[in-house]
Formats: sequence, structure tokens, C-alpha cells
Amino acid sequence: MAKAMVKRRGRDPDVTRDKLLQAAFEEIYRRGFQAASLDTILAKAGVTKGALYHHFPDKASLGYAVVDEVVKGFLLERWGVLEPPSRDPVTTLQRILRRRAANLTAHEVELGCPLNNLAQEMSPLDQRFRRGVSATFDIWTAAVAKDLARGQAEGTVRKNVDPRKIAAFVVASIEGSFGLAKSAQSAAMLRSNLEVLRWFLESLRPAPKR
Amino acid sequence: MAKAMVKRRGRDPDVTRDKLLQAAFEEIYRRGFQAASLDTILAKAGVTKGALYHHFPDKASLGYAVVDEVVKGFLLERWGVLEPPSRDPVTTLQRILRRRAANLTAHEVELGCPLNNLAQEMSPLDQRFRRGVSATFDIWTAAVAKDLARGQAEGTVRKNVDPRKIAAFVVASIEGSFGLAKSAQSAAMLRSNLEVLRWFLESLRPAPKR
DNA sequence: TGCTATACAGACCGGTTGGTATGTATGATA
DNA sequence: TATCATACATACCAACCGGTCTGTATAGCA
Repeated sequence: MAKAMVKRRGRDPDVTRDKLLQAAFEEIYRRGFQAASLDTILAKAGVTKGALYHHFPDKASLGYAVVDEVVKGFLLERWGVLEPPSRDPVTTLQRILRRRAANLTAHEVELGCPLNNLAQEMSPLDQRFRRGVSATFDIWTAAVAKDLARGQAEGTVRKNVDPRKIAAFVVASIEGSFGLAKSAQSAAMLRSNLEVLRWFLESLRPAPKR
Repeated sequence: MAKAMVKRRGRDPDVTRDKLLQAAFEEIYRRGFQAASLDTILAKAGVTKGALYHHFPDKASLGYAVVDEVVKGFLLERWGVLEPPSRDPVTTLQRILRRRAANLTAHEVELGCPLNNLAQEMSPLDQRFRRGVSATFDIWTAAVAKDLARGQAEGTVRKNVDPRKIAAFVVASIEGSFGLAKSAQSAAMLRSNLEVLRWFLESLRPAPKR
């Protein structure tokens, strides 16, 4: 309550921290973590090295915070993990894929998925990075698997498939689609791949009774 | 012919070049291109900077050569792009996937697909890198698409699908599966994803006549 | 109104980077 | 055998890297 009234100018540590996280996210998103320059991040954030090393012990910790506090939310929000599902899971997933395909920006076709970028770059190099990234993927996958399992219980998803395996494959296909499209710099390819994935999802519906 | 008889020791430029390419490949595979240190590559190759800059004008050119002369062949050979297909394409693809799943090494689960690594890291940063990587993906995708089209002509693949779209999705799914497994450090997840992909391929067979 | 912890600013540092310049041993050719 | 391009080896460099250190303005508290 006392916090909301405060009107310090350029002296709020939370604001400074957020500016650092946001600037670091953008720089890491484009160049990767290792190639991300602290000086560039500081310039973009409009603060100095003193501020950075006041809030974070080192560069790696800044990266971990970017994963946990920026990329994670970014991803889960974009893929509808946070919103409660309606209807049957197949239709819900298809709708999310369609919405994402329709809302693609040139920026994200060029740069791909920030979580996947970090996964590929840092997984073999830094255990803590890997764990943070992997945990986020797990949340996403588990949410999809849970939906599919619910669909099986409600009779909207065929029962001879493993929800967790299907969910992992769906997430992998999405990330792979973004990755290939990023390499080809082609939004059309990305849309096409997501369309095939929607078609695959269709095959998860129960076989029509005969 | 004259070449085969030569027995210079440590003075064959082709051998030196190959050692540089191989050492660069390993270092780039693990650390990424940007973080790959020339000094480390030189130490691993057992040559000095003079040799490197005699064969390549700069670090980037070494990277391009690694893509064209090492990674490309590595990938196409591993995924059966070079060998002529037998039987129907669905069975052929399933067999390749099964073989790859059976022959996974801890090394490649840890480090993922070298081509995909470079794609994700370098695509937004270097056009020439992107083109080289993308061209290799295209060769792979085109080969799969051609097989599927042939299957359609021979009646082993259902005709209401676009071979190129399916092929792109298959490649994307494979790369995504490797990427997720790399993040999770889980060969089991990779095998599971490839298994789901094999199941997806099954749905490409023509519907049984009624 | 002093006092102290917080929240920075900015100069500075050793190490590493990709790249260059120079020197030299080798092998083919004339 | 003399010549000369090739194929390196090695010393060296400026730029940049992440990180540290010291100084200082501010804000809450006694």
C-alpha cells in the first residue's frame, strides 16, 4: 500500500530490475545468451553496471531470472496454458494453433521461440539453465497431457493413446515447426506445419461408432 | 594418382584442412558457433593460427565450410537421404525412425542435432549461415516429399495429403523431438516422440477399401 | 536532524577474442 | 641446383568481455 503511493523518479529498484530483465530478454532473444553483451543490455535498459551487479550476482543469474520471470510467462500465456480449457481438448488445441498461426509476427518468425533458443544453446553448457528451461516445457506438456486425459474420460479423445506421449509430441512438433520456419524465414512454412499438426490432432478423436 | 603415392608427414594441406573442419565441427557442435574459440579449435586440430588463416579467410568462412562439408553429409547420411528407398515410403520412413531410435548415443541426446543448433543460433544473425543450413533442410525435406509423392503414384500413400507439407512437418517434428529431448536430457522422451511420429506416418496409408 | 542501508554511477582491470604481420620450412618446377 | 609459390608457425595487437572497486545520492528510521 505504501508502495503504490511512492513516486520516486528513476529510483525504484523494482522498475530498474524489470528494465534489466526486459532488456536482457530482448538481447538474449536475438543473439543468444553467451553472445549477449552486458554493455548492450545496460545501454538498452538505460542503467549502468552498478545497477546490474546490485540486482544480480553475475551474468548467469540474470539469464536464469530471464527464463523464470520473462520467457516462462511469455510462453505459457501465448500457448494458452494459463487459461482454463473449454469444450473438448482436440478442438481447444486446434483453436490455439489456429489463433497462433493467424497472429504470427515477422519478428517471431525471424527469431523463433525464445525458450527453444535457450534450450538448444544452453542445455549442454549449464545445468541450471537446462533445468529452468526444461521445467517450463514440462509445465506446458503436462497441461496438454492433462487436457487430453480429461478428454479421454469425457469420451472426446480416443483411449488407445498415451496422453503424455501425445502431449510431448505436440510440443516438440510446435517447437520444431518454429525452428524450421526460422531457418527458412518463412511464415508460410510455419503455418503449413501448424496446419498439419491440427490435422494430426483430428486423428485423436474417437473412431466413429459403426 | 600422383596424390595417392605422396607420403608427406604433417604437410598435406587437405589433411590439415580436414583436421580443422573436424575440430571446428566438434567445438561448434558443443558450444555453438559464436562461443566456439579458435584457439580451442586449433589446439584440438593440432595446428596453429597460420594454418587456419591460410585455409580460411575468417571464422565465419570456417563455419560455412563446416555446414557444407561436415554437417550436411552427417545429416543426410544419418537420415537415409542418400540411400535409394525400397518398398513404400511410409514403411521406409518408419524403418529409418526405428533405426535412429535404436542407435541413439548419449552424446547426441546431450548435444542434439548439429544442423538444428546452427539453425537456431545463426539464422537471424548471418544470412549466409542461414542459407546454407536452410538449403540442407530443403534437400532432406524434398527427398521425403519425393518419396511420398511416389507412394501416392504407386497407391501406397493416400492421395488427399500434400507430400511437401507432410514432409516439412515430419522433418520439423524430428528436429523438435531432438530439441525437447536435449532440453530434458532424455533418450526415452526422444524415443517416445519418434514412436508417435511413426504412428502418425501410419495414418498416411490409404484407407482400407470398403 | 543525523545515521545507515540501499541503489545505483562510473572508472577500471585482467583475460580472451578474432585477426594480422612476419618469418620459415617444404616441395614442385625450370 | 636455383627459384618460387605453397603451407604453415609464432609473436603480436586492438577490441571487447564479464566482473570488481570505489564513490555518492537517496530514502527510511532514530
